[in-house]
Amino acid sequence: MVTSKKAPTIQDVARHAKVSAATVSRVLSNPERVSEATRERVHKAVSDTGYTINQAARSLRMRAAKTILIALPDIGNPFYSTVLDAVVDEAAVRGYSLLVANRFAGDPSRLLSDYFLSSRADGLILLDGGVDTTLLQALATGDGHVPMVVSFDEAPKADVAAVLIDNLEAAERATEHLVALGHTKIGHIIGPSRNAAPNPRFVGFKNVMARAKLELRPEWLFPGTYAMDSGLAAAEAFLALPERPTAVFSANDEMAIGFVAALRNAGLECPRDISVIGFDDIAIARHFWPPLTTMHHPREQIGRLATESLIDILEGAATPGAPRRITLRADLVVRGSTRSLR
Amino acid sequence: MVTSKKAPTIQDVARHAKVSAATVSRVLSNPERVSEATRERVHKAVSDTGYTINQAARSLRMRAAKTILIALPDIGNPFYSTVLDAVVDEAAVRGYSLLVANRFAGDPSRLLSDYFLSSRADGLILLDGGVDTTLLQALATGDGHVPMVVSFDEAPKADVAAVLIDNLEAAERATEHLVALGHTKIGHIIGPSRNAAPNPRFVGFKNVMARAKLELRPEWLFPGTYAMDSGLAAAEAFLALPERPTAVFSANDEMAIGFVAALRNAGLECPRDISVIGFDDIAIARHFWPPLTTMHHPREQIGRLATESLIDILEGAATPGAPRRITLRADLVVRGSTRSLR
DNA sequence: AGGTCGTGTGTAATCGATTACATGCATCAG
DNA sequence: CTGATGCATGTAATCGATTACACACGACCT
Repeated sequence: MVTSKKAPTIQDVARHAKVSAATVSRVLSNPERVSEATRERVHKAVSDTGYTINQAARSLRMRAAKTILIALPDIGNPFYSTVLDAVVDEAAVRGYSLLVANRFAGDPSRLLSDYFLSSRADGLILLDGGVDTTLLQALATGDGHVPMVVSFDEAPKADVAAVLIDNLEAAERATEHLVALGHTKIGHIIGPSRNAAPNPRFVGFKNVMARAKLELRPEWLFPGTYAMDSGLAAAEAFLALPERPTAVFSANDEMAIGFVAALRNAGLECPRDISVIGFDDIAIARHFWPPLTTMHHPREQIGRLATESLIDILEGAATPGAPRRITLRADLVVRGSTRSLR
Repeated sequence: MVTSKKAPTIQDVARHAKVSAATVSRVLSNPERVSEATRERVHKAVSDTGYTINQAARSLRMRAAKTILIALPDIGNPFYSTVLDAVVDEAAVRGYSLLVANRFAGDPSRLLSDYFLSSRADGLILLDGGVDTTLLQALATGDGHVPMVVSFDEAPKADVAAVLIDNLEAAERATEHLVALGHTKIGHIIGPSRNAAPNPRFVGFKNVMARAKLELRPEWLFPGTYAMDSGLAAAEAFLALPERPTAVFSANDEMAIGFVAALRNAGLECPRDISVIGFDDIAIARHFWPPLTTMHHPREQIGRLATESLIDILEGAATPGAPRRITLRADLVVRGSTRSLR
């Protein structure tokens, strides 16, 4: 075992200031209940001893760890790590520590026992859309009653606080951008669907195609997983086509990038031969060649608002009743991968 | 406040199994000290009640939180988030939770008081090379005695356990690759230097240039910060050159990518007009156009080994005496951004 | 003078798990 | 039959912070 000099306790401070531990505690949490003179003596004792509160003891007594847990499907994915960045920041500002759980793959009950029943964390930010809706519901309102805020693509039906973008509507605007450029032959790389619901970005795409009375050919629809590889696969299918679309809306940037890169290998230039719009505006999108036109996903803001909402819930500052749902706007960012046909 | 049904305690289990709390505790941590029959009854009681240990209470009593802290300069950076990914994984396997601190910018004393004196975390994985060496030394061996493992580019002089690659040696091999391809006019995009020491990748570059008796022109050395933007800046300086190198070694991939992208905008093609080798092998490197030749930084392995080492130290399994230092090899990955001059 | 009230502080119980020590009981040697 | 030995289990102290309650003391009123 590693030895370390024992950290000073509240008792040490009390002795130093010649008061009781209770008074020290009060100075630290209810200063107004202590006389000016004592307060000063205690503060001096605190800095003299270098006292830092023992969180384990505090958690035990208060039944609150001042810690939140973020559960994500894949930290290594820049998309999630940007959200995480904002969450860490905001949590620190509010005095909370942040625990991270990764790839717990649809086993929310392990989260419950590992983190909440064992009172390691007070609340949960859930970024994994792969969690079954009924499990989610149970986690949020069942026995454990885990306070939580979710954020992922498929709007959950569950009765839970959420911070989201309107994927369907944003996908409509992405598609409209292509239509506005004069494209009539438009394909789509479809994102995966969760919980048996159709991918909302796909739905948005179909809506606009229908409204614009454009033909929606089945062979122009490429199934994908959001991974870059499905972009490559889509490119292969695309190249084999007898008649090709002039534009493609990819359900995310990774697939768009894979798609464009694979086409370039085959001699097709973007945007000369094909316009491509992505979705999410990941960091590389701007530095890719050509710079990718895409829908900006406000990840940073999502992380920040999710954290704020969760802590508001934890501290009772949230309005009771229906859980709050915040919907953010994803803005179109026109760069170099789409061009007008006119 | 949020109300939630109280989690069962060890007392509840004890009552259920008709034994004392001490026995339940023993079944859970020293099963061999309890008779077969009682052990079974307790196990049944545990699953009947759905008991989960209260970590706050355990931490208080044991003076150990079963939690490690990882401090990084920038979670959003894919480089770090890949390490983080491995760390989360490995920590979970060993039964540890993971706290994350981001951008604490050279204020290690705040880490000490916020996480260690307050006994929120038992050990530290430090990925931020920006920490002053003497502060680091103090943190590792001073009053608080924070058990830790570091990993960052500049080999710390501090007497601390570390998991690293040999940056200098790897930079030599990167440069040798360009030399072997027949390049004689070679430039370098220099990484930032920390703690007044020259960047080791720069040193490696200079070593090989000297050994190969190649001219090292000052105007072919471009200062950078590791951010993509410095690649753009380097490209501008490059384009203004009266005589240009035929190959460039960039101290990391981000700058290499920015460099290549900016050159392409100016009509220069890589590798036709210039060969570029990066360093780190970040995820995009393989999907960039052209696919980037680079040195593979074994981030995943670093995260895994750093976590293992730390937990070994925490659990007393580490060999006492000098802190262990593990040096990994960074392999050359030849892709499409470098070509032979012959 | 006696009582009421308010302010400031201390005492002690509490949160839940661990563990040194005590105890009870069975076994076995002499 | 007695006492030593060892195993299984219980009792109670402990970790450090919080807080209900008690108490002491002074101010003020009638």
